[in-house]
Parts: sequence; structure tokens; C-alpha cells
Amino acid sequence: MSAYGELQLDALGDATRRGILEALLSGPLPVGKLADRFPVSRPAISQHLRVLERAQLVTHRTSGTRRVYRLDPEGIDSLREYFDRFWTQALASFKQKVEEPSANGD
Amino acid sequence: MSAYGELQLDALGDATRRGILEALLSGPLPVGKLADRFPVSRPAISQHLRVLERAQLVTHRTSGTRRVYRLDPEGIDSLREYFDRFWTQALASFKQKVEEPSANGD
DNA sequence: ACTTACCGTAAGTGAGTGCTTACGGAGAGC
DNA sequence: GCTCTCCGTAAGCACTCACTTACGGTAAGT
Repeated sequence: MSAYGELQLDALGDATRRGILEALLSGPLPVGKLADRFPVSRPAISQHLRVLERAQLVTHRTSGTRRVYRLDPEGIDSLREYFDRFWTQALASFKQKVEEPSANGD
Repeated sequence: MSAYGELQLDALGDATRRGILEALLSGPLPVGKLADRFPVSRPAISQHLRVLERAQLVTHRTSGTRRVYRLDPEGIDSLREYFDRFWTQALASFKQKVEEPSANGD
């Protein structure tokens, strides 16, 4: 599951995609409503949604001619696990640095 | 502090920079040692470090002619707060969806 | 003082990518 | 059945950005 971490982080590397995710925090939205919130065209949003879906950060449900997108709990959670590991190791690193001031001879 | 969130997320959008951060999890490293771990040139690493430092994800300490880089606890923590808010809202969103199955008439 | 090691910066290049316009398909309403 | 809405996809373009080579500057060693 962590193999998608790369895709997910890359997906987060774009401001518009982050905006899409934040917009979906308030609940599912169809593509049109989503596109209205951003200064780019609807196809652009569609392409971003494809990237986000490929990274397992969003899912869609077809409702008639509409595509309602929502956050993907699994992907979000796997991303959380990735960061949790990072925080844990980072804290360990900081702690170690404090305990071992500068006893390096090289 | 959250104003740097954009810079930080953008910084995480590159695989090499993520690799640098992960390498620094094991402790501080000079630029040269850092560059040896990646298939790119040393100047490329320097440029990545500049981006990371601008995003407050790393700091450097000059030791003679060496520049020893390490993770920046403050930036890392502010990033963690950003994600924590995201998880919280995401969970609330998922929960709300469950409680309100599909009572939408539109 | 001269050389060597370590590193940042500048300039230039190529590939990736985010955007637009144009198009086609599928479902809902009259 | 026809139209209209909603949306994905294709093609093309411009811009960003990651990378390289070249250069200069500083500190340590002899």
C-alpha cells in the first residue's frame, strides 16, 4: 500500500489539486461544481481528478450524467501512515541529536 | 506558520527532495555525503536543499568548509499540524457521509 | 603561500506538465 | 426522437523546473 506513496506525494505537489482535496473535505462534489471554484477550465479539473484518483486520493460515483467525486478514505489513511512513520523517525532523530551534542571526530 | 504550507507541500512534490529528507532522518549530513546517495550531481542537490530550506524543512550549520544539513523541527511540525487538520476534517467528512446515506433529491 | 577539498551560484538546456480549445459520448427532459 | 446538460479524452502549446557544466569563493592542510 505504501507503493502508492510516491504517486500521492506527487499529486499533492500541485496547488490546484490540493485545493480540490480541501474542497472535497466539505463533502462530495460533481465535476462542474468543483470547476466553478477554481480559475481554470473544467477539463483541467478533470485531468487533476484523474491524477488524484490514480493516486487513490479520491473516488467517483456515477450518478446519471454526473460524476460525483469524494475523498478516498483508504488512500488518505495510507498517506497518514506514511507521514506518521516520518514524524516518528524525525522525532527520534531530533532526540538523538540532543543526547549526542557533537562527539563526531570526522 | 501555515503560510509556508504551500511551499512545504510543493517541496515534497519531488522524489529526490523526499529522498533527501528521508536520508536526513538518520541524522545530519554534509552536502557531499548527501549527493553520493543520489544519481544526480552535487549542484542539483544544492538546489534541492535551497528549496527545502526555503520551505523550512531543513537547516544547515556551517562547519569549516562543510555545510551540514539537518531536518528543521519547526517546519516538520508545522507540516504535521497541517496534515492533522486535514485528517480531522477528512474523518468528519467520512462520518457525515455514513450518517447521511443518500437523502439527496437533486 | 599554494594546493586541495567542499560548496553555492549562474547560465543554458531538455523533459515534464498544467492549461486551453475542440471533440465525442452518455443520460435527462420536453 | 431531439436537444441540452454533464463530462472524459485528444491534441497542441507554453511554461515550469530539474539537471548539467562551468565558475568562483572559502577553509584546511602541507
